Amino acid sequence: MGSPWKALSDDNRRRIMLLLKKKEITTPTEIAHYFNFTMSGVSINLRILKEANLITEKREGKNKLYSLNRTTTAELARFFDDMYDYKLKSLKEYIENKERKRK
Amino acid sequence: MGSPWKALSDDNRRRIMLLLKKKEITTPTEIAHYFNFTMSGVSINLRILKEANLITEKREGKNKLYSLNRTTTAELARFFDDMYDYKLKSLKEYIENKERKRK
DNA sequence: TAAACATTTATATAGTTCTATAACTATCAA
DNA sequence: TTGATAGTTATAGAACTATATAAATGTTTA
Repeated sequence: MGSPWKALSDDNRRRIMLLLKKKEITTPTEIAHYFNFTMSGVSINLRILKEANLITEKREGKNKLYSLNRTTTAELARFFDDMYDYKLKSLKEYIENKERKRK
Repeated sequence: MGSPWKALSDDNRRRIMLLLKKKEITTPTEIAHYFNFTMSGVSINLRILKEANLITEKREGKNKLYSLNRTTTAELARFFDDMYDYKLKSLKEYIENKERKRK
């Protein structure tokens, strides 16, 4: 398994991640058009994201369909848990505060 | 400002971050001893973390003191907010669930 | 099976990152 | 101001990353 940190350290791959979140599911061709990337570039970046368990892939006929792996990777989650969420209460408060503002 | 993604994509820098979290505040010498890193290596990595706003630095006599910047960086937080926390309710539930288990 | 389409892999190259060693700078204490 | 201590910067080489072009693979449809 590749490092999710390395995978997310690239701007274009994070943009792909955000697009994937927005579209729920999409193909390499669509991604390439959207960002004006080459097909091979998209393919390589999707492979890196996949190897880091950040996205999942399935084939549907001629196309491949990619979508986010919503479980995140254990490694990534653990670090953030250790670093920032370790004061879970304060994060909870932050969220609640945000929800309050939203209303 | 350097990219916090690039900064955190290195294993040793994440280890330094976790040490900083544990010790609250520490010096380059202490970090170098702890991990058996060279001073120059530590110095460079601290600079990268500092430029990414992940840590803060202050001088105290001969020593420099480093500690975590608890506010995270806007860029990093925004991505996670967009990607994973965008269903804030479910994260809140996750936290609450975790708190419940802890008891 | 051949053509067309969707995607991946191979290769090459430019650029970046990491790390070690050595040289340098800053602060303190005598 | 000199020596000792703490830390940073410079330099260079090896390793890694990103990206483009071209060739190859897998799938469908005629």
